[in-house]
This record gives sequence, structure tokens and C-alpha cells, in this order.
Amino acid sequence: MARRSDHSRAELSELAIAAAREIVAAEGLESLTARKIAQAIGYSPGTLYNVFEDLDDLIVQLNGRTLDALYDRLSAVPRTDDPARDLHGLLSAYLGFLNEHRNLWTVLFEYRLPNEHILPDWYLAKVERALGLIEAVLASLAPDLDPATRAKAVRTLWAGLHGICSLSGAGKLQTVSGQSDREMAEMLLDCFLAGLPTLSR
Amino acid sequence: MARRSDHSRAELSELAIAAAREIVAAEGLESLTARKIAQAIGYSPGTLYNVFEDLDDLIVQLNGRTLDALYDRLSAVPRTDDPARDLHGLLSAYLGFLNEHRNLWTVLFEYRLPNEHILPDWYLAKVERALGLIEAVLASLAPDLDPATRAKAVRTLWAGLHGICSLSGAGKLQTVSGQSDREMAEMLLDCFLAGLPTLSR
DNA sequence: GAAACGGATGAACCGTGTTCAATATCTTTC
DNA sequence: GAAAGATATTGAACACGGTTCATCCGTTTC
Repeated sequence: MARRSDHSRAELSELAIAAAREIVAAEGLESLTARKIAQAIGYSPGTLYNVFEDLDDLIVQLNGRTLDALYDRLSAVPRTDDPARDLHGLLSAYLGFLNEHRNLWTVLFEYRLPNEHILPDWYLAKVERALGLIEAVLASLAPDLDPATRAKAVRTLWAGLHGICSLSGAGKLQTVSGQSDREMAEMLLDCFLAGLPTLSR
Repeated sequence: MARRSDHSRAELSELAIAAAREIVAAEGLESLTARKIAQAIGYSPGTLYNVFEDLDDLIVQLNGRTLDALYDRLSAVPRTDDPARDLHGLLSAYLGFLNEHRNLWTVLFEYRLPNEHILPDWYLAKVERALGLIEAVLASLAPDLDPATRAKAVRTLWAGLHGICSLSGAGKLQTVSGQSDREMAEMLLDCFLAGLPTLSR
């Protein structure tokens, strides 16, 4: 076989990523194989390697799309004049996204690339963009916090939240009296916000 | 070949887990294969399947040992009459363990078993034991917090801490002005503790 | 029309977890 | 001591994974 020109390289990339997303959403990362993606888009496995470096590359790109979707979801949260309330709104949206796209979320946060393969800049920029949403709300909540500390606080909160979703989702924390990840996340947010003023000192 | 009786089943299990630990510590989970473990202990791959259900089983048992080591490390932290200080000591010990055993830590927390394979009770008991160390300190810090809330708080804190180590270790958080996981973890701890009193209300 | 180009192919390679019939050694029995 | 029985161990084989690359053929160019 040879050049079919049914699709441009960019179209092929889109097709493959979309197919990968559906496979992951339906069956999880462990079911994602090059052959399955290829079959889903009507090409041979080898073709994927004309478009992507390797499967890791494809997965990172899929994660980029997931990050975009998460950003959109968080962006859509209406803002009020109460920053603390807004943060709870953002948290709720985050947890909603997690519950609706469990498998995609898992790949986004728990897929580790092999040795020292570093995440591309465009990927980290997407992370920054999402963090920026939280940072903005935090800025109006604690306007006198210096920006560097605020940036650190955003990352700390984000990472802490991630830890809750990660451990509880993996069943690695025996639940006491059936507390959910939502309860723990809200506890973290509340405590963190309550303790935030002590950072300025 | 047949029964060699060089080792009892229990000894074989020990040997295999120890070999797995060394492979993981040196090269990470992605280098851990049944054939490599078998070769390291001088048996054939098939023998492993007389002792373990499958590789997942072996990894869970390895994680059990890692949990024990982590518990020992945390237990060894001297206690003072200042609970907040003790918590920082525990945090420091945790981060020390993480840095000395990065690969083992990663497998412990980030290895997800396939579909609905549930963690065995003895494993969850080990988790509880480690959480108990923190809970005890938290109890003396906030004696009037009701026990259920305290248990939730311990899990929240533990999971939050995990999230920081996880994301920063995976390079998924661009560091601002070179803040380390230690800095973020201490920020989380401080904020959380400062906000803890608000939970009682 | 023919020649050059290059995207697409899929068989092949190597490595993975796992299985299982065959086997070699230990244990028991007499 | 020898034969029979039991079983731990083996390693070849299976299915499947990511990845490669010589080959092929649709497209483009002249």
C-alpha cells in the first residue's frame, strides 16, 4: 500500500487521539494498544509511527486534550463576589470532571513517562493555564499575599487535591465511616483556606 | 527438574521479594520482569507462579514490605511535648524515606492494580498502622476534635502530602522559583494545622 | 507516458506475563 | 534397599505488546 491521502497528517493525528480517547474512556489505559488505535481509524499500526514519536507521545497529546477539557470545565464555573465560594465551585467542577471522566483523569495524572522523558513545554503551559484559574480566585481572596507565595499556595492546593483523588480512587485509603473524596477534598480546601492568612506572617 | 528443596516456600517468597526490591530500587518498576526476578534467585519463571498468584501479587507483597519500612522510619521519629513539632518531624522522616527510596515509594503509591483487584486486608491494615502514628500526634494536638473527624483529617493530610510528592516527582508541576516538594509539603502541613481548629465548629 | 517520490503497509523481531505437560527429585511404603 | 507415589521445578509454547523497516503503490512531476 502507499500514500492514500485520505487524511492529512494533522487529520490523522486528530483521528488517532480521538480513537485513543474513546478506548481509554471505555476500557482504561491498559486496553490502549497501538494495534487497537490503528484498527479504530482504519490504518495500520506502522502509520501511527509516522505521526507520533511513539505511544508515549500519543498519550501525552491525549493528556493535553484532557487538560484542555478540564480547563474548559473550570472556566465555565460562574464567579461570584465571594472567592471562597468560587473556590468551592471550582472544586465541585473538578470533582465533577473526575467522576465523568475517571479513566481520562487517571491517565492524565497517573501516567508516568519512562526515564527522564520530560514533559513538553506546551504541556506544562496547559497546566499553568489551569493553575492560573485558581490563582486568580486566590488573589482576590488574599490580595496581600505576595505573588510567589500565592503561586506556591496554588500548586500546593492543587497537588493536595490530586493526592486525595488519587489515593481514594486507587482504594489505598480505607474509608472511615464512608467518607468520600469529596468530603476529604472539602476538608482540605477549608483547612487550607483557614490557614492561609498565617502564611503572610 | 523437580523438587529441589533448597528453599521452603516461605524462603522462596522472601528471596523473590528481596530480588524484586533490588531490581525496583535500582531500575524502577518498568524493569521488573518475572524472568529477571527468577534469574536473580536462581529459579525459573514458572516457579514464581507456585509461590505467587501472579506478578501483581508479588508487587503487592513488595509494597507491604515498603509500608513496613516506612512505618519503622516514622516510628523512629522522637516525640517531644510539642505535637506540631512532632508532625514536622514525621513529615521530614517521610520525605527522607521518599528521597532514599524513590523507586520503591513510587511503586508503593502509584502502582495501580488492574480492574477491581482489591487490596488485601493485611495490606490495608499496614496502611492503617502508619496512619495511626499521625493520628496519635494529631490527637494530642487537637484533643477536643471528635475521633471521626480526626480520622478524616489524618487521611486528608496524608493524601494531600502524597499528592505533592506524586505530582512534583512526576514533573507535572512547573516549579516556581525552584520550590521543592519539601517546601510545598510544609506549607500544606502548616496551613492545614492552622485551619484545623475551624473543623470543630 | 514514465520516472521519482514518499506515505502506508504488515510481517517480523524481541520481550512480556502466564500456562502446563513433562520431568527429576524427594518421600513413603514395604 | 528398591519400587511406587507425590510434587516442586522446569522451560518450551502461547498470546499479545511496542516498534521497525523493506516493500509496495498512489501521487506528483516532468
